[in-house]
Amino acid sequence: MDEELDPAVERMLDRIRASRGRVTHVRKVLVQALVSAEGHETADSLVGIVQASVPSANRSTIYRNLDELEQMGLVVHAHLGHGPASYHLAPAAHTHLVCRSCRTEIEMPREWFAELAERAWSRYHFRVEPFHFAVLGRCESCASSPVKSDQLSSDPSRAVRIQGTSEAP
Amino acid sequence: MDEELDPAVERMLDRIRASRGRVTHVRKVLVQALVSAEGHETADSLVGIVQASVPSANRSTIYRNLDELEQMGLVVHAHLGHGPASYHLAPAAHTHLVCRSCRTEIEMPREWFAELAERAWSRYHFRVEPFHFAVLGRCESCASSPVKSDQLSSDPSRAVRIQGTSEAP
DNA sequence: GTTCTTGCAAAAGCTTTGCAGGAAG
DNA sequence: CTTCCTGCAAAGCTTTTGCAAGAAC
Repeated sequence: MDEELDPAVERMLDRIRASRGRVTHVRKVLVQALVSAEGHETADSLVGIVQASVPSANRSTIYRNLDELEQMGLVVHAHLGHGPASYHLAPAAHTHLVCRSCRTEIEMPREWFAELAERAWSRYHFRVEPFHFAVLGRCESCASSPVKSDQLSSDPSRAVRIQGTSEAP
Repeated sequence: MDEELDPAVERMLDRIRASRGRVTHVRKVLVQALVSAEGHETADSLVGIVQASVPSANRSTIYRNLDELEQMGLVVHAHLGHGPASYHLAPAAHTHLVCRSCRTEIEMPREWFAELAERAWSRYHFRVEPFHFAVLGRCESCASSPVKSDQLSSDPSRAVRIQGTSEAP
């Protein structure tokens, strides 16, 4: 995994260079990992992925790089529960509905926040950016069953992901 | 602060007794603290408040009690940023708009979530419970200024609180 | 007396920081 | 050669846990 030349990766590396950042080995692999990540990786899973290519890579380096990528606007992190944060590419930013019991994640169309955002703007001149936190609740199957305690603190890898379709009736 | 007999406190103590819980000294003081809390206390600030009356009270006891009160549905916690969680009485549950730069908190009318909740229900049969996480964004003054890094991880006591009025045009 | 709570101490989980050596440009 | 990045080690902060002594009923 070195000369893959994924165009999305190249674009991000260019943005790094444009910010006077250096294109290091770790950074290349991390960016590649973010680009090819299907879902929402935690810092920890990214450490694992990067270390598969660069065994010496250190957790703190990953955290520092994620911070920088986020400050450059390339990456965004979100809190989907009580556990670690999830990182994904900024262009893929979307809001999540997360079930408090079974931790199913549903990607919600961003338009659904439009009305709320409009009101927040007209009443408070507050610009809503609804990507950082999930919207919690209960999914169909868990809503009917008796209230169990929240599962949000446990292993993120157990989460089920549901892809949201775009707007519809 | 012992025989204040605040009726709201009495009601909560009754609910504790109803759940076969014991009304201990620490619990009484904690419940009183939650009832008379103006804003959104963190576990840490609650420890401080309780220790003012019961100096020997331990952090872990406060955490355990907050957990129990939450499981009984009397208390709710919310994540308003990267720092510690905020606790408040369940009846006062409301959604927060939190500015990413200056951490101003705005209490948002719960009705504003109605449309989104309705859509989540009809599309996914997902029951939205929008109290757990804040809705992030930028307040008027910070929206205009150049993007500074997020302040959400710093001292919660610096937060400014704005009381939301109920629904309006 | 029995069961539930507490204090204490320790640890867990996620993330951040200081520093000196090493790589990128 | 200068500046930025990295690994290492340590600590930070919030929260959780095990256990034996103590309080509530």
